[in-house]
Amino acid sequence: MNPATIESVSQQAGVSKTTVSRYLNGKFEHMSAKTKARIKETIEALDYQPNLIARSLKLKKTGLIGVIVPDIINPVTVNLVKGVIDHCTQEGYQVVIASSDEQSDKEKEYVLSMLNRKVEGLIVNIADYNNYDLLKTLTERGEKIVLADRTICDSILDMVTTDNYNMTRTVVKALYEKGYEAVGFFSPELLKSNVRLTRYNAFLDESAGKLAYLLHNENEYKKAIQDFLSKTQGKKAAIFASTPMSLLNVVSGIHELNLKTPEDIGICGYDNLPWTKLVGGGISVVEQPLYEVGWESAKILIDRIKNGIDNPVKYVELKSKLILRNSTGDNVTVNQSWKEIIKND
Amino acid sequence: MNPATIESVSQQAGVSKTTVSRYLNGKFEHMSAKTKARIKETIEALDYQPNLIARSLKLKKTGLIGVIVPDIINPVTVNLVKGVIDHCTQEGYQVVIASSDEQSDKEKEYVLSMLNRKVEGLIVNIADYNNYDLLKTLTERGEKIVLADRTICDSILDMVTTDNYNMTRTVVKALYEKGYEAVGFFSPELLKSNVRLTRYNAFLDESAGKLAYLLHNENEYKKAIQDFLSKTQGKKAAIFASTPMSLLNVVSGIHELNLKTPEDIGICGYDNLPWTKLVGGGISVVEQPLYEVGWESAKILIDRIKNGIDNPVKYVELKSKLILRNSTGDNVTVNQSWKEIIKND
DNA sequence: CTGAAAGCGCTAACAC
DNA sequence: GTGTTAGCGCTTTCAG
Repeated sequence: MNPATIESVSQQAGVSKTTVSRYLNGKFEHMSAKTKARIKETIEALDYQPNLIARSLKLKKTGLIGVIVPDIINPVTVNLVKGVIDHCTQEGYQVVIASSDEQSDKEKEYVLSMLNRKVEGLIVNIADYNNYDLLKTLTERGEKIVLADRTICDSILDMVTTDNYNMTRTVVKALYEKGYEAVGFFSPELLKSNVRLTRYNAFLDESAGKLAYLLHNENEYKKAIQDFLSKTQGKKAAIFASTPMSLLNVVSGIHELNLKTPEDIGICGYDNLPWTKLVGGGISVVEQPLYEVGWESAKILIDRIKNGIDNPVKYVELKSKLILRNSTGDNVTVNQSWKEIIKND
Repeated sequence: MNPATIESVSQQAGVSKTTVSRYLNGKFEHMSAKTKARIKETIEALDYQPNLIARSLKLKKTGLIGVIVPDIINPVTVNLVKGVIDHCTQEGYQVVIASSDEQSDKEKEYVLSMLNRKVEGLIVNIADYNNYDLLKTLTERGEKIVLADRTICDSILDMVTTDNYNMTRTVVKALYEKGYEAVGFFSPELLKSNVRLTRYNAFLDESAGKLAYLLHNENEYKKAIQDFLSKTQGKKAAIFASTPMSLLNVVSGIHELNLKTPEDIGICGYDNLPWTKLVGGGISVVEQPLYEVGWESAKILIDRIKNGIDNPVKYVELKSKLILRNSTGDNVTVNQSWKEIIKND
């Protein structure tokens, strides 16, 4: 048996499709109590469920929002996605998701196919800059797009990210103030992302006139650490890892070189992944409010969907937390190694 | 300017909608090269993109698959979701996602609204048993639903999970064989999930006649561990943690009680989260192929969508790996603490 | 080789 | 209060 339609309901109830449609949309103002009751009964009897596709076609509104991220497994990304899903759901939107695997051609494909599917807006954590022109053009054409976390230098697209520049300066400053005489900035390929670049610039600005090194050989992290240590021989040194992967590499490297933290070297980095609390008595980290970035992106997007295109373009930076732990000497005894000092910038 | 439609393309190209539609669907058999070229040009000139909503309405096919999980942040779940997304994308489906937050009323709501949106199938990691009747009824009515990871005793729904029973027996057996004289099974609320129950039954079956305890006070994990140790005084003891949260609690508890592993107590548990490799010289764990569970669920679902409803119901168990590390004494020296022994069951 | 026309299930003027 | 009708953008029979 085919599912009930508004047509079958109207026939069964002995009214017109219009009336049923009015009932469905809660327009009871001019409806007799009797008709209302009849329709209610019939709907229940037939177990009628309105077809949202037909509705979408007519209304030119799908209630769908698209999310595209490079890597949903990434603990950073998944929090962002959760924030998006939660806000969208709360506002009555459903979420279509795709994973670009850091490939901009896939990203492009998904942007386009989601738009064909008539998502009402798009939240994208961009893989790189390759689709900048596309996203810009689409926005100019009236599509609603918000960039979450990873940004582009631009004043056309709405963007939500965190205080990467200020927080990195805060951290680097804190390291020097703690008595570290040399700081190494450990990062993968700087040019691939605005976030990395921003953090690097903050590092440069804050370490001006101090002993500072860029370590960017992500693949040979052990060697990079050794190089850094031989250059800073005798000085108290710390490494700032600009991404979670870098941080993991640094921590692994330290471990494999049989070095101890904070005695032999200080460590701090992005982000506050669960393991950073557990390893080596605790690694000091920056915690980004990624869930909130997702939530806020969705909020801005939905606002734009509802209140149109002419609102000013938004650029939002959410504040991160600096969590100081053992790896920067912020715990005195082993027993306290699970304690942490949280600084809100 | 409104987006181009098949109508505007047909007019501009001087052909009928039918012909354009044929072009779009690759039905070139009886089409003159000239017409084909004209249409191609016009489509490009107008930057025409077919409206998938209209297409879906006509075809009664949306190319959409729904996924509902209790908690997408959970590293276990997110791998499953990624597997689903990857397979669906590969097969040309798009994925709608929702998070039930372990609440069956939300779960029900999303199941229903996704079906109204005409997803062609549903993959659900169920929150609990409350929606069993609903899912069963829907399946009987012809909806395509696959249960991923968490199962229900049933022979109507397709299900994909891992070898929980066999693997738990393997682990418990291994613990006794390693010389542990008492094994504690640490789990949250057993009745909430079939997975937990299955693992518990395996534990009971394997530990028959041995010293075995159930520790289920998840909230007071320190106390639970102390109780266990006082009961097993003098015996070599190990704890098997049946979920990642339990495992974290056990590891935290051990740490807070200033106990050392494997000297004071052995530890093993689900799942292979990144931190288990890093803490305490490595925690022995079971690694479930969750990505593959998601992938396989999607495969079974899409197969059922394409090849109909009459295929036999599938129940698939994928094999887990046992990864032995320091916490069960499987590393001899500190320097090897990053090494691991992998056993495929 | 191509087109006219009907219809997917719904909504919303516009009647009455 | 309620119904008639047109139409959202597409596919597809059937006719030519």
